[in-house]
Amino acid sequence: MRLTTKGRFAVTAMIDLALRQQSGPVTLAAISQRQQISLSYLEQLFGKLRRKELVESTRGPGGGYTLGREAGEITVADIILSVDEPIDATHCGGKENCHGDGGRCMTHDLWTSLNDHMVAFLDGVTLQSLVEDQLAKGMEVEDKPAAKRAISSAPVVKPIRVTAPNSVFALGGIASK
Amino acid sequence: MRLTTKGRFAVTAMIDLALRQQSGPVTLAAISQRQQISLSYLEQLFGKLRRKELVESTRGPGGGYTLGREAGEITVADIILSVDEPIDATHCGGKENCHGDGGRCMTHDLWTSLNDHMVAFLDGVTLQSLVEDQLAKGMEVEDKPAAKRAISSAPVVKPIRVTAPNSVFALGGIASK
DNA sequence: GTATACTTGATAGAAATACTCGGAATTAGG
DNA sequence: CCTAATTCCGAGTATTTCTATCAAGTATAC
Repeated sequence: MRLTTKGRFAVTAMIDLALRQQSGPVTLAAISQRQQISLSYLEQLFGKLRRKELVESTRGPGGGYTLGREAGEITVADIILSVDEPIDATHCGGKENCHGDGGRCMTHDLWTSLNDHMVAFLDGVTLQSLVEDQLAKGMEVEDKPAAKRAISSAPVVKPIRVTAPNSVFALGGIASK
Repeated sequence: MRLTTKGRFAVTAMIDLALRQQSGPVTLAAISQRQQISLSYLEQLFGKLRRKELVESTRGPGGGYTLGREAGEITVADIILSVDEPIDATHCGGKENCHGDGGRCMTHDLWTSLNDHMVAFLDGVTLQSLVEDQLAKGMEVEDKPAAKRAISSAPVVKPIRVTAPNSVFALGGIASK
């Protein structure tokens, strides 16, 4: 198992989603704004998450993403393994002449052990528990009004530095009109 | 703490060094051959290891590297942290308004916890223990002839060029698919 | 049906990292 | 002094991560 920022972004986004999906599908644009992750990158990550059935998508207006199963049934390990494809920490392809001559691939056991250790740890952490942590910490999720477009009507209090806003479409909807 | 191939190469090389330093300094060229890690890359890694005083160097013919302290006093965490620059796993600079508004940087605690967990694990593994594992496994370290140049006598056959040398990603791709 | 809000995919570019190269500086042996 | 073995350094190239943009596809509402 690799441990990079990619997996971290995915987990962050999934927590955001879990926190807010009660009031219906959550759009990537919203997650992007809240978590400061580029929309493009989220799209890429959620493509993988969807293929692994960790999330479901609904298209069209009012659409967005929802969790593919109960938050208590999704672990951090699930998420990281979904987006961080390449595996095999052993560097020897997994088999051949691994302890053959003169110590090639000596670290096999070490990495296998470390890997197991990490997976075990991350597999014990579910989205549910993370969400509860967040709520316990006093974070409040503002109720998203079920009305169609709360976003465009919301006054943009601060023209948050937008060197790189969202996709053309989202932008057009929000800003131009 | 990040977990990449870089750290793994460094650990592998350090084990090799620990196994053979009794008969004097070990050259990077030798490690390169045995562990299939490019010499250039080893040079770079050992530069960092030296700056962190995990190894000592002797220049000139007959030179090479030796451990900077007892193998029992060097942990895997030491090595990885030396080559894989620190890097703040929290993505929020480490402090400010981390739980300020609307859930920014929610995963802080998760990553901190994971980090601690991994460091604790890797800090419990010393080079010494890894070396013993290797020897217990029946690996034999051929006595390096104290004579000056056993290496240069090796034929000039260029090692086969793989498309993505030393990349675990290439290997991972093969293995995982 | 037309417009709108949203996902999906694909591709190309910028930034960060992983890895390599070419040459110094340093030391030992003749 | 000269040559060769070796570390050391500063760039360069390649890969991977992350963004930006464009072009559809799909569902909802009017």
